[in-house]
Amino acid sequence: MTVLAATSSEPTRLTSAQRVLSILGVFSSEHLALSLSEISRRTGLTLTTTHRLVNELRTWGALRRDNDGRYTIGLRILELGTLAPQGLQLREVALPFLDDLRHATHANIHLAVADGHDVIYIESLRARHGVPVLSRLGGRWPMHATGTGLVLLAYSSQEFQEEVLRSKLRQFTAQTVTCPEALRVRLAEVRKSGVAITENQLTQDALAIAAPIRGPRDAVVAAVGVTVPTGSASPHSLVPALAATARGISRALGAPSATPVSGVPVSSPPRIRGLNRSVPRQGR
Amino acid sequence: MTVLAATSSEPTRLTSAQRVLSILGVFSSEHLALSLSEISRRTGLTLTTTHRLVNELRTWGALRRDNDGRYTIGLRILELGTLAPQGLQLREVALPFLDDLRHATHANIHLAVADGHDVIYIESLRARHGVPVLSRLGGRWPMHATGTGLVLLAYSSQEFQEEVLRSKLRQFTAQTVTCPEALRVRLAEVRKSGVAITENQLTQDALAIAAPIRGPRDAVVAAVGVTVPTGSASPHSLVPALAATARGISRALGAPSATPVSGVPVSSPPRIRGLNRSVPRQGR
DNA sequence: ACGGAACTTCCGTCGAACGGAAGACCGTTT
DNA sequence: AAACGGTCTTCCGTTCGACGGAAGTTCCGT
Repeated sequence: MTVLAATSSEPTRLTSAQRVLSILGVFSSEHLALSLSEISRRTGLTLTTTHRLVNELRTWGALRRDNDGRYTIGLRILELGTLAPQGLQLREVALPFLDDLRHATHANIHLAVADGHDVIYIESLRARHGVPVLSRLGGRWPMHATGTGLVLLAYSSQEFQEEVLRSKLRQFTAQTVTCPEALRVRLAEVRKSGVAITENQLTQDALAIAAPIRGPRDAVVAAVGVTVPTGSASPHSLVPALAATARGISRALGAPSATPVSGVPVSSPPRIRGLNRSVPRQGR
Repeated sequence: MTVLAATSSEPTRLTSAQRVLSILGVFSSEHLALSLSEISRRTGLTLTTTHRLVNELRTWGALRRDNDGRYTIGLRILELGTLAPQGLQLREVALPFLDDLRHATHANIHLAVADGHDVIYIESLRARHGVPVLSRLGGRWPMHATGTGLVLLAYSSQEFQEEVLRSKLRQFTAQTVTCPEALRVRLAEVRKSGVAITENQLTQDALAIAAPIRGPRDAVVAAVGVTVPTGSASPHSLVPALAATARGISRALGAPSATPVSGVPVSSPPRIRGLNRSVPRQGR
């Protein structure tokens, strides 16, 4: 009744859709299982509302109740996620190539696409006895600190590049490059050489090499990267294999620049929804 | 206000959370990209409501607007889905074993877990020149019609088995076994032999062999399966390799029955949230 | 036995979600 | 050209369901 004192930070008016999404949003790789009251606290929703929404999510299959009473993400969400067009569909095409690359290099392999200012790994193969790395399938990391991210950024629009460079760039290690000017230079190098070679950007003692993957209209749609321990014997020797893999995947996607001049593709060029850029239909 | 005529099928009162989820629910492997009005029609929501909710979902990253104006599932959902504990975490452990199996058998390999009356494939590796199969990562198929599903069902509780057998069992091919009594016999065979061997159940000309994977408390948490064309040379020769793979993954998960009697595990048994069954805390 | 914490249920109030209607913007047809 | 069917977008008044407080229940630890 009385005026709410300014004790709380913000009034935070939320729509009911946002409430639902905020519940899903509190789950992360550090918080795989949460109790009801933990969800309530972390979302800022009242316990009653949390209780009701969580149950609706559980009924639908978005959440699952663990045996110890805590909630986790349900398989229905995993199922849904595989429908993302730039995601596991692309993965399907690329997987054989990535497997070859892993056997040839004994390195950790990543396939990444852009989402916002980040990359998301849509595949992550770790070498049998390779160094453990942070990158998991589904992992999200800032573009400026990853090899694959630098590649994707280098081939983005000028405006987008500046938007990213203007944002706050997190420093992960002492060597992480966060200076916009230095990054512009690096991006130019990537465009010139066609590969990104970065060291100790996201984690110490890791060297990453990445190359662009092109789609049907030669647009860069993904990036493939290998990660090896810093100081590995001749990391530059990995570049040819990586470039061949990127080219192979691009060709399988129907990229003109990777297709033999004969013109006729060997197999039917797979149509992947969302990778085939076309002109928007309606204006505004 | 005048009484609504009985023109429409049901009144279908939905909560706002259900409305949000119903929008996500209309996406499927057959409908990867939908226009606003398609979503509206398929959910039964008014265009206005659909418009508002779809935009909230897009802002959050659950949906993505395609270049042709249609909507697809966004990478944020893929990211979320990887947090499902029985999902890609288990996959991480199993992947090296599955890769070995693929190279040894040149067959299509699946890793499946139970969800409702279905199995969901949390990994699907196709042999380099193997027969194309329906199973995609994230794919969902009824238990009674898949090899991995039969295994998971065979090791489920008696009540759950009966619940599934009582439900409507879809017939996929002329040979699909849908008779409850015949299925009970098959389930008993699976429990006795430890493997399921099925033929032409989901698709014609496919033979599937599957075996259970056990977790920390020896509970069956997943199943691994291989699929080969019907009439392949000696499918039974695949059983030992499959059993070894299942046992290897079980051991890596810390299953007592797959761990050497010495007792001390070689490496730290990975704790995967949701696989470690424990007694529920609160009642009701 | 007591106190605290987490979870669940009930219920009256209120405001946000809802849908109708109208406008903007296509592409196609006559 | 004009009319039409389709899709998408914006606006706004009304209503009903989402919301949160409060009380009840169960389970811990002390």
